[in-house]
Amino acid sequence: MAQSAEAQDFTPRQNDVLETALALLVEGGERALTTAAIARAANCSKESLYRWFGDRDGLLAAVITFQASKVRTDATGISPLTPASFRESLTIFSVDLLSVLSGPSSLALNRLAIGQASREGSPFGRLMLERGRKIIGTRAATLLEHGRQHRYLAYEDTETTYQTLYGLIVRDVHVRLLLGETINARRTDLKKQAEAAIDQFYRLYGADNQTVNTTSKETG
Amino acid sequence: MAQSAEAQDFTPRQNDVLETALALLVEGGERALTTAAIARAANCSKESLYRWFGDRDGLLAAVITFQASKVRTDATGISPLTPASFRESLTIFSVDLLSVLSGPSSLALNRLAIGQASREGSPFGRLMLERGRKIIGTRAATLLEHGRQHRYLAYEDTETTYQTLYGLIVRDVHVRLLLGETINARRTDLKKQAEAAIDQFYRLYGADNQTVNTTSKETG
DNA sequence: AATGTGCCGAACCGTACCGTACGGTACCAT
DNA sequence: ATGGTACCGTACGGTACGGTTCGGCACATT
Repeated sequence: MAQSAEAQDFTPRQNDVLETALALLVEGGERALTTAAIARAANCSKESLYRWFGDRDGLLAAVITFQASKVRTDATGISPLTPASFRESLTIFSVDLLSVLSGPSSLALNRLAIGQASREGSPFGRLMLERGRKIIGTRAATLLEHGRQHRYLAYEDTETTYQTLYGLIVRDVHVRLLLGETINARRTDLKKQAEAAIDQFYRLYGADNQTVNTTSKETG
Repeated sequence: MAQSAEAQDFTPRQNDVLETALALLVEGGERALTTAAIARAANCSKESLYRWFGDRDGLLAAVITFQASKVRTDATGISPLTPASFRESLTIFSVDLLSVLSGPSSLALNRLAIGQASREGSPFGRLMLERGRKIIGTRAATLLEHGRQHRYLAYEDTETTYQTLYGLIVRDVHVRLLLGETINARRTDLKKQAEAAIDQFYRLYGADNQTVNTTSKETG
């Protein structure tokens, strides 16, 4: 690992290269992501690759941050006028979450990071958690806290509540996809699944429940 | 991939070799799992490795089935006399599930399978799903159906209910562990987390709930 | 015109690893 | 004793890949 990718702003030419590399990774997995293959596919020289990214690991890290910067938190605008619209926001969030996690880019990058996670000081896993999970987690947190402020939800700890929401939505689908299972996820099914999850979530954390949500905080 | 590992009964000597290989994989990841390293660590020759397992992939598959055969479903005996004992069984199952998933062997093998999952016809992911998830899923299914028979639980589809239970227990912990995050999972915390998950599960599927659990079946 | 810079294409080097082959050894059966 | 079998240790061929170097081209600066 040569250079920290803090700068994260690349030249257009470098962005093209990263895009090509990502496509290569999505198509053929890590085995296909050789420096020679990237240079060939991107019509650039290996020398330039090493000049720009210093290292193969640096290139991989750049690909990760590049993809993360593309995802961002689209549709952050919450229109929390009514309880129904807030619930709709939660549903939209669920669908977005499932869509992102089941997307080919996300799967390819997660597979890459997980496959490398056993390497002693491998930064890819931390990068994925930092740039991937944190972003969408933050979006969810603001959404949840918003719901609590407006008395739509009743809970104590935001992080714990978000983890429950995540579990209800994702279940073991992510790992199964990572392991290569192909799931026929038509858009309608995705929506149905999301609504079912939100329904269960409301039964646990909806403000109109008689029981208070005093689940003990976790130390994980 | 040479030979299907259907036989799954290896000679003691071969079991020793597989044990050594697994230890090697756990310690150093896939990079460390070279045929030469296995032969060196297990005091056998590479020729024997190829005679026994046919191929490097065959060896890896053998390691997977070997580890899966070690896990099995310990403590399958359910003593479902009272509602309390049934709930205790669910808690035990939760703790077992979290323990297995966070164990170093499970993490190493899942990382291996996920890292290879992009290879076109890679059988490791399917193997993991077949030998890993199915086994513990079956145990959970019998447990759940047992609870429904005794009117402790009320639900429609066993698979869907199990997936919800799984989500409540595991959340995103598995993926975070796979990505390399170190979580301080003391035994007491594990128990607390499990009990919290079961508590939530009962609020969704407990038979004493007023609402009926008619969540639409999923097509995933 | 001369010089410098950035890049491409290609060749090259060192290394790591899979798979195989070969010599040597211990054990067993005939 | 003789032959067969299974195994170990090692060495080798072939290949793939990371990283470096070199020649050449286009373009900008002076």
